[in-house]
Amino acid sequence: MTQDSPASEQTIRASGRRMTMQRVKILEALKRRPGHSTTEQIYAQVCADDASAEMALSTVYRTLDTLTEMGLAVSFSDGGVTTYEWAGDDEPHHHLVCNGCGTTPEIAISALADLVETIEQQHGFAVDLRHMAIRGQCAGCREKSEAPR
Amino acid sequence: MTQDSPASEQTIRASGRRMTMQRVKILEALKRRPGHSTTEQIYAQVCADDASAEMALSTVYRTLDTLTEMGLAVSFSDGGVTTYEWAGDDEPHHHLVCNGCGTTPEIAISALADLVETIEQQHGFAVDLRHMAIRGQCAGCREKSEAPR
DNA sequence: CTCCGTGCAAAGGCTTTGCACACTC
DNA sequence: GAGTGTGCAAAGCCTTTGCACGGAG
Repeated sequence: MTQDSPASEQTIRASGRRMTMQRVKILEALKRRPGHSTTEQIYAQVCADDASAEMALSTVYRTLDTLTEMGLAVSFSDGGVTTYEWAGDDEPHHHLVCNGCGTTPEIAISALADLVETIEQQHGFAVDLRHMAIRGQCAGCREKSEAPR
Repeated sequence: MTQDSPASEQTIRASGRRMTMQRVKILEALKRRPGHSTTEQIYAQVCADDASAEMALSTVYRTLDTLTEMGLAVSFSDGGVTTYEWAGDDEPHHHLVCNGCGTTPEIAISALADLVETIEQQHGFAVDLRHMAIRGQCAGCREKSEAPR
């Protein structure tokens, strides 16, 4: 694998799209960020990575949308704001999203395998694990909220 | 259980809030609708239930938010639009949300029990099943989309 | 050279909020 | 009677879109 042409770029070119400087930078930023990121966070990350990077926020919106369409990113909708996450390499991984502190610990795909299979058999429904976020409360927040407000 | 004072009303009163005609009607509409409903759909349902019901859309927003806070409803964020679902009675049930046609077939809670337990044991994470929506493709849409665009 | 992608800025849709009045308790 | 909830309407926020220019192929 060539360092200057990661798989993601190949994928983009293969789809008939063009590799622009903006897309390269957004891809880098997306890969760099752990967990979910809002469009604006990615935009900020791009600026942080390269202060001389002139980019419009709308470009980030469009690019993220494109990447999601191509499966290189996955999107989530959390309370009116859409977040994205890199999904180009390795297996899809899933997050537990804590309603309290917002942390997103990962869980192994194996934990979900049974569920997916069951659903597929019983309903003929093909689960898209990439879009799966499981909400709840992490260990830390559980302790704190023994006494809910 | 009194017909005129369902548990949901008791809950509302118990929290120190007032039972207004608007809340009653929104509750009814919410209970009546299957699956997820947008704020506007619930608003429309209220109007349908009682044509003489004067109500502002903002009231529906506020009420739905309140009900969610109290656990009588659960909310989902699907692509910029928030949807709600009644969650006051019976066990929490979960939906498969088809990315294709938008249908939301239910799945039995038992299918998730193992997953929940596993996550709890491995991560100390308390899964909130009420907020769980599993996305993917239903049987019908799978057939149609054998050839993705 | 051709055409896609970008920047800029305005429009758009959903949701929230301030204020005065009505209604619940 | 006291205070919450509502209606109305405007403001707010995130996101999308139109247009002309610039860069990729």
